[in-house]
Amino acid sequence: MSERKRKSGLPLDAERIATEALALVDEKGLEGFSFRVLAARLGCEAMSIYHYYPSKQHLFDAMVELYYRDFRFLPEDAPWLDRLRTICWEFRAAALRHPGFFQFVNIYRMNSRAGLSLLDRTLRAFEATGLDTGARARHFRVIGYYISGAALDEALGYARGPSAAEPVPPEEAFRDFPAITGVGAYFGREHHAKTFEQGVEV
Amino acid sequence: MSERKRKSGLPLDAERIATEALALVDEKGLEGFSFRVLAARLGCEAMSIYHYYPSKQHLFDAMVELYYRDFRFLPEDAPWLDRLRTICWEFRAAALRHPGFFQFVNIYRMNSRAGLSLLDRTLRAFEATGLDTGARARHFRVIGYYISGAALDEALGYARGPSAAEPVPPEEAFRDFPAITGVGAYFGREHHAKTFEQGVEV
DNA sequence: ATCCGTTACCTTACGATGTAAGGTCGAGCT
DNA sequence: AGCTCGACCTTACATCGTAAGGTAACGGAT
Repeated sequence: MSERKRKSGLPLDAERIATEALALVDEKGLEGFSFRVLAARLGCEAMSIYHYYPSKQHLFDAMVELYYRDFRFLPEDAPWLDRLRTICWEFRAAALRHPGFFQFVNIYRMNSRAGLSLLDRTLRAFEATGLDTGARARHFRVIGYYISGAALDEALGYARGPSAAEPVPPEEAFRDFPAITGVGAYFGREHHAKTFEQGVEV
Repeated sequence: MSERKRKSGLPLDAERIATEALALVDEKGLEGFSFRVLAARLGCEAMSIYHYYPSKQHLFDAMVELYYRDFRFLPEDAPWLDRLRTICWEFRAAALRHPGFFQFVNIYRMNSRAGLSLLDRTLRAFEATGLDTGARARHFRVIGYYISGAALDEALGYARGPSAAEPVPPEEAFRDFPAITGVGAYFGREHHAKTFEQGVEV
């Protein structure tokens, strides 16, 4: 209640700001994000955001929390293999939901509450394997690396990362690097590759 | 020949600029990089760089080329497994040589000459496995994802990526996420994990 | 009914960034 | 001697995150 002297639109609140920020990154990419264009989209001034988040870092923290919030997991009593598989697919799904932001999340160190909670849940699934601690840690990292690399590639397939300013022209590539053009038809196949990797960690 | 009106130091040239730029990123990270501080290090003004590179993108392209340039490979007649192993280790070594820049390279689409050449070489090693094209493509991606994820983690273990503005305090983490603290002693072990993954792709 | 502190938002301003536009100085040819 | 041109510099601008501080409207106390 109360329309102070807002310029337009809905009143602000922390959740709406973070949601809209995430949407902005999804649409325009990380480069396209700024407090001023976010403010424009919110119908306020850039500095108003500082009332809810003391810095860009804090806002990004909230976005990370949002990002992880809609992960869906199997109950703790499900078989560990299914739990792990679900986590992998959720990881991938989230990356594809927010391809631009994944670029950030993937670099972001997981010491936020939501991140730690995901790690903890994953490690608990590993505990159910009966492996010893060292082996669990190694397997955990191996599949973590794999899904992070895979998701990064897939996410950037949509929201393209930086490319060479002057890419090699296709006919030159064809001539000089014949082995590459041979495997040109390898899209969507990484689904297989993924399930497949799952078999590995037994 | 010729000391025009340079402010100080050696004369400029494209290679020196790119080398120094890479060194700067290694020392200060991607965030710490800018044309002005690079110029200071080179003993010139920021705009002088534009005489050699028309934009930051172009400079970064040259840095990528430098980055890939000192990969060392086994001869083409070595056993394919050894060749692949070498490529993986070189990939990792380069990431650790330039942890800050790897953050960029890993996102960068490989359509530069040096990048394509690495891809081509890797795929040729895969051709020697005798697998069919589809399987080669899948295995190629699987190990690509793995080494990219692993290298990213290891590189960022040194040059820390962005972290939460307000990290969860350790004692709270210990209380809420017990499974995490259990695997706390899992450093340097990824060497094992890597060689190990190598066994997988057979 | 009036004052008053607090909340929610805005204005202005600063130093940093990438880079467009154009200036200047010296080496080398004619 | 004069001209051209390469190599480097100066100035300027829009955009970025954000520090500092203003202002208007509300709820509660008097």
